[in-house]
Amino acid sequence: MKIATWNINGVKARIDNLTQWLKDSDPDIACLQEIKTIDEGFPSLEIQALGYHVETHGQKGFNGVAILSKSKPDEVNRGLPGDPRDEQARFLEAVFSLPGNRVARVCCLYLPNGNPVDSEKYPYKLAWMERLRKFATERLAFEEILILAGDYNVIPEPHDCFNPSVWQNDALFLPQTRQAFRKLGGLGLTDAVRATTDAVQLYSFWDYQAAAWQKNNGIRIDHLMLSPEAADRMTSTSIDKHVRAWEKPSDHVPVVANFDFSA
DNA sequence: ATGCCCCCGGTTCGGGGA
Repeated sequence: MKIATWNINGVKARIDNLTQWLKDSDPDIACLQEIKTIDEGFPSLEIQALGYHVETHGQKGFNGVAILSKSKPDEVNRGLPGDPRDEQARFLEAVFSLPGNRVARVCCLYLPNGNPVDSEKYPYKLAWMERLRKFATERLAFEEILILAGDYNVIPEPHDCFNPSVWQNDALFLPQTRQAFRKLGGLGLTDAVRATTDAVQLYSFWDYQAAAWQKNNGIRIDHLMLSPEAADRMTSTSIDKHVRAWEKPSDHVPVVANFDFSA
């Protein structure tokens, strides 16, 4: 089973790229972030025509997440628990049946950017990460196949960016940000890509500005975090870097993990 | 030190992104 995460940066502007990638890459489950539309505006027909079920948690203009899947989930939950006043659409959970009375629980998340650091946005990011830690703790207790996939807006380590010095005071790389990410690892979650390769200059985002793509000035901020039950069955990962060179690309590319969930 | 570039809503600019 192939599970991917991709910050699409506007699904309506990116529908041709998305359908082409779905045809090429053929994921079983795709977690999308920054769909930037209300649920009613999501181009579901084009996606359903390719054989995918569509679940969305959108809002007007920005944020918004979606899960595309070849099988219909048994259960879907919208929003990250822990703050009823939080109206930003950044989290979607779907539970899929597997043979042998087992499930795969997949969460699609768009973690807040947090810049500028001296604004209310950084405390919101850290509070969101703490809510995610609590959520993960509760879900890990189920001892299920659990995959937390999305745009984490976290550069975990210096080698996850082209030039660490420029990120030193950025919300994506501050010590507190990285510490909060490490806490997820401490719970027993595995970073799928980093568990399968030591490669350097492995990125999932290149800024549109200053010819970042051409210079390979990227960062690795899109992650699939796996419970032990999922990590034990992971067979490989890949990053679909080539889509960044397509016309009208997202600034992020799909990050993919493959699993053998046979009994 | 700042902007580079892109999407959205809805109009020719501001909010937001990273």
